[in-house]
Amino acid sequence: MVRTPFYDQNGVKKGGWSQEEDNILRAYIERYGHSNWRQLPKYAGLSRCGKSCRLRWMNYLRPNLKHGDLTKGEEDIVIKLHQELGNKWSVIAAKLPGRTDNEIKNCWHSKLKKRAKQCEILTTAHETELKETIECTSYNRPTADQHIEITEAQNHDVVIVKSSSMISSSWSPETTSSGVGDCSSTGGSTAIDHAAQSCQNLSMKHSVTSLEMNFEEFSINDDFWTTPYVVETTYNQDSYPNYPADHGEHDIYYNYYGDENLFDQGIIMGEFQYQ
DNA sequence: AAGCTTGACAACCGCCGATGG
DNA sequence: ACCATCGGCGGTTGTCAAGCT
Repeated sequence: MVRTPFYDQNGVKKGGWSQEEDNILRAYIERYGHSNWRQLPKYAGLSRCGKSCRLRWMNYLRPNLKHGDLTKGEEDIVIKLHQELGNKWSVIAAKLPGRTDNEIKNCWHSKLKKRAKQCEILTTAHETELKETIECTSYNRPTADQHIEITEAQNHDVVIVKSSSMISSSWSPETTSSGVGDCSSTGGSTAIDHAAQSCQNLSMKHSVTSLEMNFEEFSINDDFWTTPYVVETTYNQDSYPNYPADHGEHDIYYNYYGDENLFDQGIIMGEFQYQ
């Protein structure tokens, strides 16, 4: 899968690296380091250019490199970070210990790009659906097939929103109040009323723990898309843009900012202002 | 079985910013 | 202030393997 080795007009070897060349390069760097890549091949006795040596070392020979496919968790992180950072492969690679920018870039172009696009399509579809749902609930009581459910997660200070497509059963107070704790529900109130009550309960608690999003803390076994996105109370939109993540068959999570003013101003509409 | 297409990935190339003379 | 050098980065290419027709 590597390019056939050849020598250019300057006598510099190009193409795939042999095992022997790898050994020479590795041994030299382990002994003398790589303070000057341009001079390195000359002193190491390699017919390569400095850039080629650097690339080989950084992408293949460097210690603690992981080889093989990215895990599902790593792929999810790449997609998320790419969404935020764009083609900053080196920055993304820095968040994934043992992975190189080249490897991540290759993975992106070969498969993640497609997956991200699919996710984007699904997310857009759900956003549209949710907007329609909210518009409906703003004026009327929810119909059997158009409603939202908002609950407070037991162990996370987040507002969990279920779109109508995810709730197959028809609207009922029982459905609405599940998991909301002491938030009472009445048959005569609307979804917005229920949501407001839930949010009031949340705002009274002020118990948002500092759970700053840190990708390095993500277990590779975690499914990024199914992990609730929780931000700390000192929310910084630039650093951590809120996003309505689509989870396929899973719930959609929206953030609780920890700012009661947001609730006072009507959390529901505020929460659904897509950015 | 042969030819074609697609996916995967190592490696190359050119550009850019940092640094030092 | 200018220029040369270097390292680093992102885009692209070349090649092979696997899958498909």
